[in-house]
Amino acid sequence: MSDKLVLVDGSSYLYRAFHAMPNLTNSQGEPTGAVYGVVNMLRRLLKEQPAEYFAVVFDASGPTFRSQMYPEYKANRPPMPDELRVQIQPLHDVISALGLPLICVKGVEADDVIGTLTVAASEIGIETLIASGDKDLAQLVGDKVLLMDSMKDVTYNAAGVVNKFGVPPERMVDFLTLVGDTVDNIPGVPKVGPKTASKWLNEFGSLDELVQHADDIGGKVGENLRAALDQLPMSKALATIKLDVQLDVQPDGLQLQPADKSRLRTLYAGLEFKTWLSELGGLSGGDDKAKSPSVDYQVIFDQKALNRWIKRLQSAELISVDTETTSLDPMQARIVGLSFTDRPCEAAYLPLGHDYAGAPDQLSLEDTLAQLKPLLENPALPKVGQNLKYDRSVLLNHDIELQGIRFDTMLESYVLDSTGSRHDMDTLSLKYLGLNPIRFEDVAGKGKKQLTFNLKQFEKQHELLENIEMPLLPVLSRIERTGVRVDSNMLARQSVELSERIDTLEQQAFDQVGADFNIASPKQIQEILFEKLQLPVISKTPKGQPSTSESVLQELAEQHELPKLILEHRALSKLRSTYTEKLPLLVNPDTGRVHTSYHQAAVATGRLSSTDPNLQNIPVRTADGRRIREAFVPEPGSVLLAADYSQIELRIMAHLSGDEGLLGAFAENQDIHRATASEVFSVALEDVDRDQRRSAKAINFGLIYGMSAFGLARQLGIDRSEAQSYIELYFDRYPGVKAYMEQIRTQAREQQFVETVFGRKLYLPDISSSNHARRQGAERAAINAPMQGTAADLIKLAMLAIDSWLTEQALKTRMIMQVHDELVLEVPDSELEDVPEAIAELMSGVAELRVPLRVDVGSGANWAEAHS
DNA sequence: CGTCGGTCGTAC
DNA sequence: GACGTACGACCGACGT
Repeated sequence: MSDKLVLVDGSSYLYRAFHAMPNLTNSQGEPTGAVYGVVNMLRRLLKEQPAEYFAVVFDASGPTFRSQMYPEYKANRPPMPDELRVQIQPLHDVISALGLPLICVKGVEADDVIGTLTVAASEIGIETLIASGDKDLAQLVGDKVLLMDSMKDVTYNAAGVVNKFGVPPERMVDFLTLVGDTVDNIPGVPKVGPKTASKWLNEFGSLDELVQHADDIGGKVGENLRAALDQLPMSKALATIKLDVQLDVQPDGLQLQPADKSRLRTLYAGLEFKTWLSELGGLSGGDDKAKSPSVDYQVIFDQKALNRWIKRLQSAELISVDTETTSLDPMQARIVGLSFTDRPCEAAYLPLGHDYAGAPDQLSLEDTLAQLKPLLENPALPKVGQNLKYDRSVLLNHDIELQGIRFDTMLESYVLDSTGSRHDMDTLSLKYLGLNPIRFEDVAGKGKKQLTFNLKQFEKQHELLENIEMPLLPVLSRIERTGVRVDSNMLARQSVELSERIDTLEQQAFDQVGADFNIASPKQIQEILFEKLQLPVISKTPKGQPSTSESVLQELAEQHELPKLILEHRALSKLRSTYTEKLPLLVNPDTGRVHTSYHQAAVATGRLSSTDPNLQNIPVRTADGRRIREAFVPEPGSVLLAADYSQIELRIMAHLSGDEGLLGAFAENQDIHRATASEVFSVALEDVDRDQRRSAKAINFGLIYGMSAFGLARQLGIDRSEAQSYIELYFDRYPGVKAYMEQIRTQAREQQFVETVFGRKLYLPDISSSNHARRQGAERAAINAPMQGTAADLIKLAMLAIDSWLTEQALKTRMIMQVHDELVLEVPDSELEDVPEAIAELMSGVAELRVPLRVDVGSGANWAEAHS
């Protein structure tokens, strides 16, 4: 048997729940929020981490060996609030009634009990999962010990600890000793934080070695270290978790007991936890469909059970898949468990964090995954899941390519209503099933039917899901996993150069002011510019403060040297902090490339978004900024190819409005801003001057964004009446556009939503708000969304077409980035003859609108070159 | 010492 | 207040 022990740091969770939860009380006015929070977490833990053995550990009241050793220990802590104190007993009662072993030992802390049990468990081959929000417990992590912060939903193994703290678990005590703990009043070395502590420990290997070499450390911190030498042993003793507490129970005595339902009922009734109370009723009653369906959750520990499930899944019509992993980074995550089902009320969890090499009838990760591989890779066996792009990537880390991806509940939710801020599991189950946070199977089985049923009433969304979003999922996954090569050395050189320029600018600014200040602080800048120097306030922030934004500084630069310096400083700091310094940190050590995450359900209009890193806001406007793009490079023997839709949103505006003038301009492939200028200012095309074209460009962008005369005036630095006359002139010349704008506003008001050419809906509840600003905001969104959203639909179609074509042609060319209207590909030299033209054709040909879709293609030795 | 709102700036 | 959609860095206030 591969056994597992879950140890919950009850005190840590009680404290955190107390602060995290709203101040719930029952009708007697007794506080209940902390109890609710902890019980909720325990229920989730029981579902997500099924285990043989389980215990909730609390600090006991009274002195501990630490406070005896060091009277100031935790002396800083304020006394426990009464509202929290009175919740301890009820919480203990509920935990007991749930059948969970509860441990509380006088003279030591919960950490020490957890440490002792963890060691004892490891000795008899039991793996331990510690659930706590306290970082001190990281010292216990090891081969058979994981630490989980279930509120933040992260789990640390040894590598995770290194990642988080910069030192391995066995160095955590040293780490904590150096850093100290102000909350517990453990003195560390002054001015030594996590960074310095991990640096030293990695340099010297351990605290002992560091102490030996204390004299070699220079500077103020070195002095601080030497001054602290005497008290370090004490701090270390305080930070060290005891592993030999006398306990009258052993890990294998911590079996889960059956819940005492009648006692629970009484307790829940008193606390007024109605949902859980009715759930208890439902178990004995029967016909209680609105409540959480009871699911038979089987944990697969042996080959026999695995065989049974494999056989069953092989002949299933649809199976749900979910992976439990070691990391949120899909490129790094390793599987520690899988859950699946083929029906609503039965499910399996397959723990695979266990790896007993050589043991007979044990399920090893590798072996088990090898058995599941044919099933997961069978395209004829449909799969459902939540955010399967993540699971697909995680499985690929184990050399399994998930196929037959049929439904993704996150994407279903997104096409049904993209405005929902979250499409995560808990939100979905509550919204569609009326259930509080539940396990995945409920949605995978019962919920899925409900969602697909709903879809029948929304034929367009159904098509969108089937024809665009679902097929796009593996395409995005491929792009993410391919990644982009980034030249870290080049960025490092740019950082150095930027730093020099930044330092110079900073000094010049200090000289101007006659004092040092923080140029990065808008607050300090504001004081200097508007109070000290008495420069005029140009505009205010939403909170009423004088703004120091770029446009303001731009204007002030005409009367003073300082704003100019700040502007340039800001520009360069931005480049350094956001790009040249951050991108190298995200280069994957295995691939040498950056692997962004594209979020398919993040943007209300249908666009993708990109994080870690965000590849959709890499600078291009200024020369300094563009150099960042020179660090985006292909493999040797390949080039980067950039293909972007020309004026895609204005073309869509022409299509949607049917305005003849606009359609004509695009049909003739005119420079659209020039054409607009020619119309608005009544001059011949060839007589349009720079300024006129610039104004026309601002008008065109303004139209896409639903801009007002005020906005245009501000943008162009002209007065409002003049801007108004531009807009009127525009609408005179392009009456179709005017009519469209009015029509879309009306439509939004009547239907409460707008849609793209492909039927993607954007709900606009604010369109009937009584609040002026909100309503106007919704009107602007109503104008923008069909254009932005249709553009998003088109490029998604292009990505599908290109991905299919590359596969069919068995080419080595890879798509590597999407930037809203642009696709970037990495093309081997050998494929350069045909690929560029084919890409342009594929992109232009995704749809027949009333205007041609023009695509500009370029290629080069880096992204900057490709973009020309 | 973390979290979070505010402000700013980058892209399309 | 006043131009749509994002992500993210930094500051500084706030509470632990």
